Amino acid sequence: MISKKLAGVRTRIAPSPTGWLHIGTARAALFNYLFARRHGGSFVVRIEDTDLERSDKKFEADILEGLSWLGIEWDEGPIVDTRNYKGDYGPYRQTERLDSYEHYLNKLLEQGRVFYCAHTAQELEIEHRAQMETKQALRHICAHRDASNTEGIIRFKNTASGCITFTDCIRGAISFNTELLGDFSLAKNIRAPLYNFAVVIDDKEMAITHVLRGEDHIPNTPKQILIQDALAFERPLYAHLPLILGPDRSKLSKRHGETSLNAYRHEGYLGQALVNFIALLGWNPDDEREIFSLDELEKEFSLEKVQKSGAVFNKEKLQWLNGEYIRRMDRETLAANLYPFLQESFGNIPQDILHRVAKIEQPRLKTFADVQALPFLFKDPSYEKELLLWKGIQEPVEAATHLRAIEKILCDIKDFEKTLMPYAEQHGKGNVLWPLRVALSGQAASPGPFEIMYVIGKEATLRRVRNAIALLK
RNA sequence: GCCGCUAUCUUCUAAUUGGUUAGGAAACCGGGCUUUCAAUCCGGCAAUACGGGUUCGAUCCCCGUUGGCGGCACCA
Repeated sequence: MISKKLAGVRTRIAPSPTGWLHIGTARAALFNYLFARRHGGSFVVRIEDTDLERSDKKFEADILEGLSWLGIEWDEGPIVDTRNYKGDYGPYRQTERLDSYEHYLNKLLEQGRVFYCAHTAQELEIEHRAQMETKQALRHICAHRDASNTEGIIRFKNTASGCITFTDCIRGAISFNTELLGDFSLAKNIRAPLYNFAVVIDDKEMAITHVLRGEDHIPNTPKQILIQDALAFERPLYAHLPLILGPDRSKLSKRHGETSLNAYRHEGYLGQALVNFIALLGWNPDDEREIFSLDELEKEFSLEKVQKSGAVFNKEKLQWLNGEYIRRMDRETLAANLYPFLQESFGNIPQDILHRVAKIEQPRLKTFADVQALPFLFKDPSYEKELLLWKGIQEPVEAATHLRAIEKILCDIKDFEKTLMPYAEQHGKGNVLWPLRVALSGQAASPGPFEIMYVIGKEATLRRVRNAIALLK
């Protein structure tokens, strides 16, 4: 089942398929992947689908596709026949590992380290409220911990006292008073593990050496350590990553807008640009470079340069970065990426037109979807007559005169700029070129007239110029 | 409420083991180039949360305060 074994570092990403791949999960995956690669180790994906109610295969597919799109590949897992993601392996799934959890749960039961708690939700609620009122830590120290119930949920018999300290690779020593944890839950039943328990078993059996995860997991760590100690498991190294925040500095969530990674793909962002951007959210190189390929990141990533505090997701900077990537693309690739967006808005377009659009728009685009805002490249525009007048104060007669001159001298597109410019310089470039550009685009801001003509051709140009002349009458 | 993490421009961040005019990037503003919008080039704005220490000297080390965030499920 495990097909490739590499020595040394082993990391993992453990998403639960209860929602679309979140930006934060993607970044945690990236950091785990980079760390493993940097040290010649392995990176695995484990789908934490123990919550049967909320888990959904469509979310699992979205997560795997999203990781592949970013170029993040995992090094091992079950071999699969059909798959909708790159790579040779499927992910591990917790629902396929229930025997393991049962095994260790039984072991703990025999040792008397865990017990069945028969308290009802209502009883727990009352206890909770009483603790609130008396300003106590919220925890459940179960009266059933020494009873021999065989019903109810399985809890850890937390008899530890004093502090547990672990060394976080990013933050240093972190201590917790174990008594404040209470008898925390491990499983709904012998074959239905809960998060904290399943994680410990899986990380052990998958031989995970470094757990890099969001800092929202810091409070889970002492519980997991307690379980590890009870089972005599070796403790992995922990590194808690800073959270990605929304503009209000709270954990990035739906109410801040789009948090799903694949939404960015559909908005016309490049996987490489996203990787570059999220890598820089909480990590930085030694120097002032901003542009990094995945390969470069693999060589340079280090936990020492990871930030301690959260980072606001800054969409403007992502757009800038995406624009930089677009500017560096070869024309062929850009055209291929543009096509689906153009097709969606304007239907099928010929290859030569596609390439011309790519050529003129390359310096301007921030995302591929930006081409959808250029309808005049595909159909004659309509606009207010006044827009044709240079600076709004040009006489309609003058604009019309220049457009008629243009109509007369209009020739092959490739010679047209050379032919027209002497005339434009003679009469004032704005006086001539502004009405022309508006006649072609119908917009106050657009690519230049020669660029538009390069795409729409001589015939459409002539037609639009004549339309403008008619409008000015 | 309890526990924990955290603190440099609006945002992402840099500043060898304490000595810098506190640097870069995005955004924003101004200018060059330009028919417009971009792209590009040049310039500008803008920060060490507060209070104590330690020190000849603290962004940096220590303590406290305040703020921000996270966790406290039969979710993960």
